[in-house]
Amino acid sequence: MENRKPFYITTPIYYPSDKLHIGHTYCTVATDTLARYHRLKGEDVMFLTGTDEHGQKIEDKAREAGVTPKDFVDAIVEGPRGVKDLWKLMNISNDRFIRTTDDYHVSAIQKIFKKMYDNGDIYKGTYKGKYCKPCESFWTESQLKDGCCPDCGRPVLDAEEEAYFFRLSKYADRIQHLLEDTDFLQPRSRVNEMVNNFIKPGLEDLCVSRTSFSWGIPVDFDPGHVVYVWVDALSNYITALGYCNDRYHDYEKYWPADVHIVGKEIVRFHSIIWPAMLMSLGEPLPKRVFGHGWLLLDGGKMSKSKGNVVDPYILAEKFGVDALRFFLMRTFPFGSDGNFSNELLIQTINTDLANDLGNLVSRTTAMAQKYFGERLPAGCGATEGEKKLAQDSAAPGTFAIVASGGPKQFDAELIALTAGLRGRYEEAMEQYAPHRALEEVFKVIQRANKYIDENAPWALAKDMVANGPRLAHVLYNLLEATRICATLLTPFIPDSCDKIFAQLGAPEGARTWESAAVWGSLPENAAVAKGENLFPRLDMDKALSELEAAEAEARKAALPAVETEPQLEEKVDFDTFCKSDFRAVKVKACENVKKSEKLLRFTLDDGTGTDRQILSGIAKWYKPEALVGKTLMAIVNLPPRKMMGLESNGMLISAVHTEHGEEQLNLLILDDKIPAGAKMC
RNA sequence: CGCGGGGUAGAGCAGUUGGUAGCUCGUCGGGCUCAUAACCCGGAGGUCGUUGGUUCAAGUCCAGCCCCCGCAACCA
Repeated sequence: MENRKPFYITTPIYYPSDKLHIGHTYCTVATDTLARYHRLKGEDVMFLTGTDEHGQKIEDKAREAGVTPKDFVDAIVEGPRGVKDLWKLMNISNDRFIRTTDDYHVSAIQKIFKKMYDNGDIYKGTYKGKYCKPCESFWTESQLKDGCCPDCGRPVLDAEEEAYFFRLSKYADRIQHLLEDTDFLQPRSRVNEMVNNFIKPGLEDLCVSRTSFSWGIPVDFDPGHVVYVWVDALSNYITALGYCNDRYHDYEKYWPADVHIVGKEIVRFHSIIWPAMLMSLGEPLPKRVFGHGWLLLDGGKMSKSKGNVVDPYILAEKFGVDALRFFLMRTFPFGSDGNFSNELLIQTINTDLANDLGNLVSRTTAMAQKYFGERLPAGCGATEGEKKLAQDSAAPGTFAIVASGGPKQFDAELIALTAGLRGRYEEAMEQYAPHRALEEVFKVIQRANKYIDENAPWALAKDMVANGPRLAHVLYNLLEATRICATLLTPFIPDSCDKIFAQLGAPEGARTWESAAVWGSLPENAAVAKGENLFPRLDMDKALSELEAAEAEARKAALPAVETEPQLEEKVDFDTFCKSDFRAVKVKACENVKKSEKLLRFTLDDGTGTDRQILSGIAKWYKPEALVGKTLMAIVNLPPRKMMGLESNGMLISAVHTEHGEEQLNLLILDDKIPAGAKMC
């Protein structure tokens, strides 16, 4: 192997207790973009993601669903529209996927735990806390609600159980130094929170085993204890490289990780506990932990209980994977929270992708084809002077002197700006500011659109003899600027960039990181081909309402298939029950009640010889003509009641239940051989 | 005085190390017609939450106050 620089990047491993939402997608897309960026630069990238599958919550959820924990997580991870499907859909380029239930990981964790035990950093002690007997749960002081169990509200008892502890306190000083005096944790604003909240009050030893549930990795030398999920989960970053196992053999090559990308809520585990564990194991620390922000909805948190989680599947299928990837990376500053909304998504797609980028590609390739056919004429490419200008402009911090006035100035401005793009882009990407990198790219795209106006190619085309060479050069410059932008957009929207390259006729060599800094890399005889619209413009109102409909549909599908009302606790005595007079009745006539949406008016034969009229609110489910002649069941001794001015004498009996949140009703239709008036008992 | 984040044009947001306040949408006016009714130019609109301080100079640093939002052991 040649010695390319290794680059190891990870996402958190996600907790598959529910389907993943847009927030997980945001994190993974960001990590994927960074991974692709480093690959573009020619580095030897290892990109890891996966799932964290143990713990009480999953055990509980599986029990509720009536399946084993393993079956439960299998369905969410490997099943249709599960975690792996989602990453495939989103075009995630992870090199490896770890599940903490994988055998190699399980045995590696047992070895890691033993190692820390043997070196004295894990010891057996007692866990003191508040215990709620009915819930079988331990709580800390701070978790209690009014001194009682936060789950059931009942009083709690002081209790203790045997447990293993990790000597976190031993590493407090080293970790404080790591956080405060190095750039280990980013963005910097997260450092204060960690130090003030957790280190300054004093780091306590961490309880790293549980006996209250069993869905975890057993402590092999002390059955009954399972390893605390965070010890299990954090170690994934090294077990997936082969640490303490024989499944993989890249630990030497890729560890320490270049960066762990994590959500801000788990920064604590990655910036305190994880370094401490590695110190205990005597292994090098990751170079960096980056805690990104959250996607908020209506200014608040996204959560299952609020019922406002955003489903990435719907968005990707409706607008395209690249559009969604782009939106996530372009709109939100990576380190801080951002407000997600469908309007913003559609607006971003229209403004940046359709109007600016898509339109630039479209108008450029259309003109090239219209005025010159497939290929631009020879001699249209970059001049020596322009190449020199580009080189000068690419050097950071320098400003090339450009000619003033006239076509030469238009060219020079476009070339200078574009040639310096890679440097500005790289600087932003290295600072984990993909949103700023994209901003730079779009400045060039906008400049290119302006360049078209300045040169008015359609005017030049009116006299091809006089202006042909100039026109060709203008179009070449546009193709070249677009090529460089597309190259740098590859990590963000890979599929779309391939399409752009195809339209520009850019060969492999003109799609590389190196070529993005060299003006004139596109061969002047490249085969230009106008293709279909890359990003169709969306009609805001139409797209919004379609999206809302799709989301409503999905919510409905997520509701339980069949629901029935719970049975009544209260008992009815037999005599009271016997007073209800149920009879078989035959429908002689049935019609809609005027001005009523719900009511049907039934004329019934109840066996007495006198017609009985009953009104029933079931028009939503039945057409009146379909019921004539049917034998139904009715209670006939209810007191008469007027509805819409008509008297109803009794009630028809139906079966009701709920399907996908929608009420369903079925009349009890009896065998026609039952005579009218037969008593039900 | 638990911790952290935020308060910047009508709306939504950018603003690295202090040095003429930017972007998208909306709005008003103009240009162009190659292109996805798109593109280009220009205008209006902000005492950058509030008070005080440091400085030649503060949205940017410091202190106090007001309002909003998260977190407080496992939801990116």
